[in-house]
Amino acid sequence: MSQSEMDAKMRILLAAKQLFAEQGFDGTSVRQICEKAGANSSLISYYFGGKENVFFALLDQFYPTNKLGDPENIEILKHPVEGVKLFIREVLRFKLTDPEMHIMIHQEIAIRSPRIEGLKPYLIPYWEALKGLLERGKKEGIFQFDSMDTALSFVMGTVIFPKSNFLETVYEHDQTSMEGIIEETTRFVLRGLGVKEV
Amino acid sequence: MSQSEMDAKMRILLAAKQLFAEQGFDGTSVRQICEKAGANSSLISYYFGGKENVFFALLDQFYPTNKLGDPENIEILKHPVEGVKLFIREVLRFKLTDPEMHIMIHQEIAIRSPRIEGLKPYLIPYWEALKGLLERGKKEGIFQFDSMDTALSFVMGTVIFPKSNFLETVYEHDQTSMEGIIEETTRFVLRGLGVKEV
DNA sequence: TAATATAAATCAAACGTTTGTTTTAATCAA
DNA sequence: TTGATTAAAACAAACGTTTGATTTATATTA
Repeated sequence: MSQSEMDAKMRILLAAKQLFAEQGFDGTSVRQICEKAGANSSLISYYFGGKENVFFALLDQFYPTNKLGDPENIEILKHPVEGVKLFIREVLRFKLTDPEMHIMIHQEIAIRSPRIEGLKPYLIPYWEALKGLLERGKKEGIFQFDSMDTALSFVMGTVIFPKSNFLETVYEHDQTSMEGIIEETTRFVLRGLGVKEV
Repeated sequence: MSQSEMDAKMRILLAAKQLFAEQGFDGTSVRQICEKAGANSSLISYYFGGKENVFFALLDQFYPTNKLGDPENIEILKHPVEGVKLFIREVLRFKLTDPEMHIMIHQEIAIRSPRIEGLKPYLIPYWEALKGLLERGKKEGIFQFDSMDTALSFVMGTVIFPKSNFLETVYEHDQTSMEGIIEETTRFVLRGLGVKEV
């Protein structure tokens, strides 16, 4: 199914996803989206009820279901090391399989956009899960850190910091497989938290 | 010296810094800036030659001089561990003493703004320095990692990920001193890179 | 099946508002 | 009075959105 065969609604969503990631929400105009989608600019209001709702429609469509909340993972989340491993895997899988969505969300957080309120229900479960794991791990003596604040920032920063185009000036990206990145990042984080023999 | 006594030029700069950090460059209008600065909206063109140049004037005014390039630090940068310590200290000091500037710059990177080109001269020296330190440390067997890509993202993500308002929903920030944050972050990073006895 | 009726999708054009910028007018100190 | 500074008004361009007409697709009826 080529893009021209898709219905306009989906074409708009895909175009918006790409442009939001490339230029930010505020930096992207309705007309730009619709030009790329090959659709009339009125269709954004027609289908979604406005530009802002395109953003939330993207969340609906493309944000992954929170595996960390799955009943089958309840046990894993009781073990700090295994839990953190799962956490990193899930976040990185999302970031690497749909980088546009990840970048778009990262932007919204960065610019402290008014859309963050609508974003919270999607994100907070992950933060809560991570916070719980760090607390437990610290209490059990598995993780070593003083400030929960700094520890959370450490793990989150490591995991969600996106590959920036800006870096291409500094060096060429190497081609590491998804599994490789997940493994190495996990090692960084667990070591950083003071876990030996990682 | 109260804000009303300052000349309009500086009042505009301070207002812009605050608003850019709170709402992003695209999310902030010239009129908003001037209202907060208590100045007429034409002054932005008059003094700076346009909104975009206000951004670069902020860099001129408030971006710290790169201590890593100081002659007195040349020796330190030859020692990976000490170099990384200095790097983290310098970046965190900037982030914690002028969070508005840090957030503003982080935003520009996040939204891949057209202003990044003008930002590069300020940022790339830091990236280059870090990359050099990681390369050296790996070669000397002090740091353990496979992918330079992932390692750079790891350190940068840890260091520049800003305290997000968004987090306040999840937990209360703890009050850690600047020195405490620097120490703990350094420990996270060096451990993560495989340095023992940190 | 063919003609008709209904609904959905798409369109060009225009809406009122806000954007960044420029021009004009007034004010003020020297 | 002169020259610098500030305020006010006006500018074209771009913004997100709405409109009303038209096309396309689906369903209904004869």
